[in-house]
Amino acid sequence: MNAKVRTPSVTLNAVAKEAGVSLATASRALNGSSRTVNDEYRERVLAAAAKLNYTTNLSAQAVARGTTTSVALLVGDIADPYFSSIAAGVVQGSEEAGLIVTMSVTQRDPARELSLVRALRGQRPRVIILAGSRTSNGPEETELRAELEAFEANGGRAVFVSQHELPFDTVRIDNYGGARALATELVSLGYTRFAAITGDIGLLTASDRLAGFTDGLGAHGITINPAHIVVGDFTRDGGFDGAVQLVERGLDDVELIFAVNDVMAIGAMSGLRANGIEPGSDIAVAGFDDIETVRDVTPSLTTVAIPLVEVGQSALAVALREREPGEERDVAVATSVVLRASTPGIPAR
Amino acid sequence: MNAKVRTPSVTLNAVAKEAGVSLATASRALNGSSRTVNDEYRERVLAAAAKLNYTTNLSAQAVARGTTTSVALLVGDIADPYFSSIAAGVVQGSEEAGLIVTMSVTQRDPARELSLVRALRGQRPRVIILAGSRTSNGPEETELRAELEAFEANGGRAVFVSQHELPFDTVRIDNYGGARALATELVSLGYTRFAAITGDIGLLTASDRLAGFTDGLGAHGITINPAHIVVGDFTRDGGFDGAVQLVERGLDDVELIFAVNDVMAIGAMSGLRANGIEPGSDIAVAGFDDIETVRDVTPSLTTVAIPLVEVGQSALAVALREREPGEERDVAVATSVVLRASTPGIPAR
DNA sequence: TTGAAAGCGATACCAT
DNA sequence: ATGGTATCGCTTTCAA
Repeated sequence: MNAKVRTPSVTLNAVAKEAGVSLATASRALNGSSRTVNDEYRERVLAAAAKLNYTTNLSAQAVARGTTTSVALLVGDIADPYFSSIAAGVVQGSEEAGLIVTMSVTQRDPARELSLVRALRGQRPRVIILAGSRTSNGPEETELRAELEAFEANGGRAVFVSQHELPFDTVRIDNYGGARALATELVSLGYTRFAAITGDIGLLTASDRLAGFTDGLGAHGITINPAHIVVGDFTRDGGFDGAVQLVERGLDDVELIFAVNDVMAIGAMSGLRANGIEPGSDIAVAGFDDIETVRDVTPSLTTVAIPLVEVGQSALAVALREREPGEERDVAVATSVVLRASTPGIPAR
Repeated sequence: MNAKVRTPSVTLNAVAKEAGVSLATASRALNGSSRTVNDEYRERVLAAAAKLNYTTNLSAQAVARGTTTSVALLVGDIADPYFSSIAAGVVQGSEEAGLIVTMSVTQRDPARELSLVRALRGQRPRVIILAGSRTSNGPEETELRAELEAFEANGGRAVFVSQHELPFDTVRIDNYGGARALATELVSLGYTRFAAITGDIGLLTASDRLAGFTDGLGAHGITINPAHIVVGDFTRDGGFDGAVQLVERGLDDVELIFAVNDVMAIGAMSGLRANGIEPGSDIAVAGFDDIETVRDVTPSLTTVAIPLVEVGQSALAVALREREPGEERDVAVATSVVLRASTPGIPAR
């Protein structure tokens, strides 16, 4: 009751004493692997542990064993449904494997990502999963690589989500191919004049998607007027602002706006509405990711679906799987185009 | 390069040796508080640490210091924007305080929550934040309380978000008052006939909100026909199904549907549409939480705003603040009604 | 099988 | 200010 009475935690030693056995036996009964403990003793230990409400000190266990049970996850922004879905997958898989997940937020800043990885190494996690969208060729890239190589040399496992330029395990999301397929589908719906809202082009995710989209159009002889490509934050507001910017520049004869992710696309729809333009009827809109809410906005959003929870699960699974010599350590997750009301199509003339 | 060469991690000992100083000095230079180290030695140690790419083993540090730097966060479902926003606040505050946050998912299951708390105690975190909506009077309640009391007796801090029946620090969200205020506002807009979609009534959050809403109506002499109150999962699909169920039961003269959270309300809007009923014009809809997407659905959703990120920050802040004897350890966060297009109002007759 | 004792990697007290 | 060393809580040889 009195907060000042700070009982020290119950230790294994106390349990052993209570059970009248040695420290070693108590350890074996509680956490040891091989069942080399006499049933009677084992029960006495278990009873003592329960009585004292003992819980193993994981830090001490980690020091003694030389290995932890934690997984470090880095995301760009946990409040973003893209990342939170991936996180859900990682957490789910981890709990099944008896692992604890720690989470950090990079804010999509490569410098921050680097310093987090450095700090995280102190945790000696079994796995570090980097889901924060990374930029390519940043000045931090070399250092990050060195940091992760040191981490792996000490027995850790690093795995990237979506990124594929560094030599580590990766769960590859086919951003390029998905966007390209989307472009193809849209062309077959009759669209010929496009605009795009992209994120910081240093972000691989953004640039890959934009490249896939433009290449897909290019295959049909269609190009996007550079004035119709705007850059914004990788957020809802970035999409909103992007749409406003496009409107200001003049949408002319643009029939469809592609935003490199759903969150931006949804923001863009609101940005259009704010300017008296009705998405779906006045102009079509498409996104990427297939986050849950795209079904519930009006019009429902055409997009490229990524099984995000599965991505998180796969990332963990790859990391936990023994690495066979020469085994392919790239897991590709399939994307698929989902057409919805936001791209009704252009009637054939 | 060869993955089989598993270099053991660099230890403080190695750094001390490299720098030609004692273990103690190296420790003081790297992690000690009082600056009692000669500048020259200090620099030598720092240089050695950098050269060897040393990172403090946090587990070992925790054992030696008898205290960790971690915060354990329990959420109901990380992919739900309500929780992910709170998590964002907790992570942000933690990083500022140099703490690491570990995350677990209760799936809104009290039994799971209890077993997680038990397991989490092994981590010896400084703080356990329970944001997973809890049910009241569950059979696990007593055990949870005992577990948390033991945790606090050992120097830890437990803090609840939203829940207020157990004797621990809490960040209280005024669910009752917010819902009541919403009801009042809606009545003043002219609405008189209501329906509601609620979650499992064992969930305090759901029952408090529903109670506040009905009491708010009651103050104006309005009651909800019990047949117009349906129960569903605390999810988008739960809202969708709830709306469908209401439609099947017959919406009669109902003018407005209140869903106990935004995610459900958004699902409900889609459920109505699926039945040819247009939310906003045919029937009004209101939710609770003010998650980001409610601005972008059509019609934009009337709701009760909760500063979710701030809730997360506050939870951590309360936990970290010294506990004055007799100090009030309840932080209340204000809610506010936000009227939007989904409740256009009933024209006065 | 069981127990004694030597680590694991760091901290902090106690002399010097 | 610096270094030697006991200690933190647990695991794991090594004998018995």
